[in-house]
This record gives sequence, structure tokens and C-alpha cells, in this order.
Amino acid sequence: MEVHLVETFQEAETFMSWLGERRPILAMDTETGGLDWWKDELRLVQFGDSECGWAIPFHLWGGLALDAIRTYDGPITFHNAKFDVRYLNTNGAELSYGKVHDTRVMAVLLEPDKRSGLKDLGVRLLGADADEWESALNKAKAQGKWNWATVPTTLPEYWQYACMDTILTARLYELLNPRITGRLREVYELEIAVENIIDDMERRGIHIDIPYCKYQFESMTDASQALSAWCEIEYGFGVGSNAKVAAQLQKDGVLLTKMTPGGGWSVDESVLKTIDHPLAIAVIKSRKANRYASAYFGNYITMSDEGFLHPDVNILGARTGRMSISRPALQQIPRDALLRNAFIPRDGNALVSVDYDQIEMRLFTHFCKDPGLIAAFQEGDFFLNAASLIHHTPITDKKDPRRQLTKNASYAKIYGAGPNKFAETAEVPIEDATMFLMEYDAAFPGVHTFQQAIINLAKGRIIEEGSAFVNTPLGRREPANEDDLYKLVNYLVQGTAADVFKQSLVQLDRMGLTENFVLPVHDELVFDVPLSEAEEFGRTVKAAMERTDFTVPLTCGMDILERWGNKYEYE
DNA sequence: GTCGCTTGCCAC
DNA sequence: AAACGTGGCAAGCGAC
Repeated sequence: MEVHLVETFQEAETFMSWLGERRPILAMDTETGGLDWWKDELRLVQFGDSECGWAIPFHLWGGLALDAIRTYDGPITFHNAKFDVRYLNTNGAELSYGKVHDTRVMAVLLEPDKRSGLKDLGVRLLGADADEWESALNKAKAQGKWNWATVPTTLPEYWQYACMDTILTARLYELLNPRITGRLREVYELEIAVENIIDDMERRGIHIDIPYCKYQFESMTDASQALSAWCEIEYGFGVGSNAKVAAQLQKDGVLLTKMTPGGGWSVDESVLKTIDHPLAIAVIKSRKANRYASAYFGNYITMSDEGFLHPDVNILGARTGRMSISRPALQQIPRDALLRNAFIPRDGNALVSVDYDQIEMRLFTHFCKDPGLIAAFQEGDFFLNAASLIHHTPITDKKDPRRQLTKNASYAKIYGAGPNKFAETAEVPIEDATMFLMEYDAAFPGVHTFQQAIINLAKGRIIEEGSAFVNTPLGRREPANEDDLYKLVNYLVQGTAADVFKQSLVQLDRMGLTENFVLPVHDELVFDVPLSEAEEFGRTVKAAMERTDFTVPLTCGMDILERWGNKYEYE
């Protein structure tokens, strides 16, 4: 293996002549001063193949790197392309995903349950001493008190490590690309198309009402500090210490029964809300105020770039194929208008939100083909219809508790819950829960039959192929541990929902409808579009997303919002 | 001070 | 035989 740092014209010429050679694949990588592409600098741009790597310091030789990208017309592979393509394109490159490959996507599609970091894969698949280069760099960084932003580009441990990443990536490509065959190749192409769309979406950003966040942050911080101070004076410890809270409650005669996995006394909200004690009330309030101030409003203020959040979307964040979002975690914002109202459209625009109706329940019904579930989706409210079938009597009031119980039981089935967990979630006595699940199974016998069929399929595969897995209709592989076969039903449903969601994104992109796309949330797409076009736009998107190629139709709902938490009236 | 674990809690 | 799934993040806390 050879590694080079471009420092002179001579080396630049040698690099360009190396770039002109024929090779199976060109690998690229970047090193940056941080993760925030809108403010952190691009420091090194690396090119490599299976035998040789080049590092180009961007501040000195950026023109050379951009020339190389512009003139190279073969395919280029990255490991997690979105990060590098973003950095390169915000620094003058014009890379298109048409010629981009991604070895991380390949690795995850082949082994969704394994770690997909470049170093992990290098060690696992190439037997490489990839982690040694990283340790050498870490040691040098520690010695020089350098971080990613300050480590000198001429430090051998840095640029050599950087070169090695491209060599590893090229070798990974040569190993993995031939394994992406058949239907998995279609899934791969879907993921790369999604990566492109999400890249644009992240760069576009979602608009935040910063003055509103600042006001709410202050208010929540004040509330939080008042509660902390009260607890400190009254009891001599902070509200955040669960062990001390539990001890104090017990000292005051409260009987605790729920345990944590680690063996302590649980003082979670479900426990505290049953306790008549000022400390219990203060802890509940304090946790919420703290979280609202720090995880939400505070993050929106500090993470935003001139009023826009540019989150990190991991297009293969979950083992099932779902996306995950971090910095900040925009997929798990409480459905509380106070928080969601922080998200606003651009001036003169509206937020258009289109989401699939009960997509996992519909896909579950598609797979298990139970006649009762299929019938319950025919018209009207599914959970009312299902409740009526279970109880053999018409139930028409959405507030009827039997509807909520049916809903809880339905999702318990999708997730593989037993009577105990179902009872806990639905907040009903275990006897009632057990009885209801029996009635559910009696009304929808296809559910249990299907779950058994999946488990039997997986058992057969363990014998014939050595591992347990299911494939989604698209061909996405969903493996499970041998002692977790019950999870496969959920993986099939969640994975297929991810396929549908991602296909809808690509379809919308082909129709030219993703230019204002600002956020994906598992089954919901949010757009930021001119107010005058919002309604027609929403109808078009909704129509494009809906599908009739499953046993039950996949339908969508649509909302036009002045803030994410508030709704316009519209018909 | 950093790291990793535990606990708790939010989403779909 | 029975088993609720997938994530991200903050604070506390002990270990290094």
C-alpha cells in the first residue's frame, strides 16, 4: 500500500496522472473540522483505490481536488456518501449521486444487524488493522492536544489515516458490490436515491421560530430552577437523582414495588403519578421542564444556523430500514403544540404534512390476510370496526374505551407483546388483558396463524441457511437472533413500511415534488411550500403516495399548518 | 475532564 | 414456553 500527501506541484502532477489510470473503483473521503458543514471547514480531500491513497489539504490545494472531481468520469464510492458529498458540494464541487456509490449502504443491506462503521467493517471483513491507524491518530491527537479542527494536515498520523480510509473503502466496494445482486440491487438503488433526496433536505433545513424558542427556553429554565431549589432546600438533594428520590419517598412511608432492570427502585412517571407526595409531583414537573428546556428549545437555539435546523438523517438508522434523525432528534418531538409550534414555514409559506393512515396496521393486515381485519379496513374507522367484530356488537363512539383497547391490542400484536406488557400499556388488569387478547385472537384467527408461519419459516431457514431472516416484498433482508424469532413479524411490517415510505420519496422526487421537502417522520412527510399553492400541492402529494397494490389500500391524510403544532381548517 | 452505563422518556 | 418493535438524548454517577 502507498499513501501520499500532496504538498508540491510535482506531487500534484503525479496525483493527476495516477487519477488517470484505469481502476475498478475510485474511493473518496473527506476530513473536516467538525460535523456542521455550514460552519466547520473542509480540511482534507482523499482519493484512493485498493492499493494507493492520496490526501489533499483543501486550504492549499482545493482547486486541484475540485478539478480532480470534475474531470473524473468513472464511478466514485464513499463510505456514508451523504456526509462527504455535502462537504464537497458546499465547498465548490458539483458531485451528482448518479455516479456515487456508498459502501455503508451496501454493508447495512447485507448485514442490517451489524455495525457499519468503516473501521468495524475493515476489521470484520477485510481482516485489516484499520483500527491501528485510528489508534495512532488518536495518540498523536492526544499528545499534541489537537482535535479534528486543529490537527495539522501535515501530521503523518493524520493524513496517512485519512488515506487509509479510501483504501479501505475501495477494498470494501470490491468485496461488497458483487454481493448486491438481484432484488437487493433494487433496494440499494432505492437507498442511494433516498440519500440524494435527504442530502438536499438536510441542506435546505427546517425553519425555527428562534424568538419563540428563546422565550420558552427562559420560561422552562425558570420553572426547572425553581423546582431544583425547592428540592434542595426541602430535602438536601437534587431532583435529578432517582436513587435519592426513591430513598426519600420510602423514608416518608411510600411503598415502592417496581424495580429497574439494574435492580434499583423505579421512580418513573407511571410510579410517581400514583404517589400522593409533594416530591413525586415536583420530580414529574422537573423532568418535563428540564427536557423541554434542554433537549428541545435549548437545542433548537444552539443547533440552528440562522434560524434553520439541519439535522443528521441516518437513512439506514434502524435495523429494519427505517431512518433515524439526530442533532437534533426531530422524529421524537412530543405531540405537544407548545413544542411543535417552534417549527414554522418560511415567510409566505405553509407547512404541508402528508402521512400514511395506520400504515403498519394495514401492512400487517396485508401480510396476515385475516378476513376480519381486511373487512375492518373497508370503510369507516378501522379500530371501531375491529372493536365491533371482537365484541359482536356495533361500536360507533370513538371515545368508547373498547376502541382504545382494540388499538392497544392491535399494536401489541404487531410488536409481539404478551398479556403482561399489553396490560401495562393499556393500563388494564392482567385478567382483563388476557381475556381481551383471547377475544382478539378469536375474532382475527389469521393473526396468530401468521405469526406462527413466520416463526416456522425462520426455523426452516436456520436449518437450511444457518440464520433466521425474512425479506420484505421489495427484497430488503431482515435478520433476527435465533432466540428473538417473534421479532420477525415486527421487522417485516416495519421494514415494509420503510420501503413504502422511501419509495414514496423517490416517486415524489421523480415528479419534481421534493424541492420543498423539509422533514421525514417514519410515515409523515413535511413540506414548506408557498401558501397559495399549499392545498393543491398537498393533494398532489397525497395522491402520489397512496397505493392500491396491497391487500388493503394505503391511504394518506393531509394537513396544512401555519405552525407544526397548529392546524388550519381545511376541507 | 472524558467515557460508558443506567434510568427515564419522547416519537412512530 | 414466552418474549411489545425501532430509534435519540439528557442527567446522574462511577471509573478511568
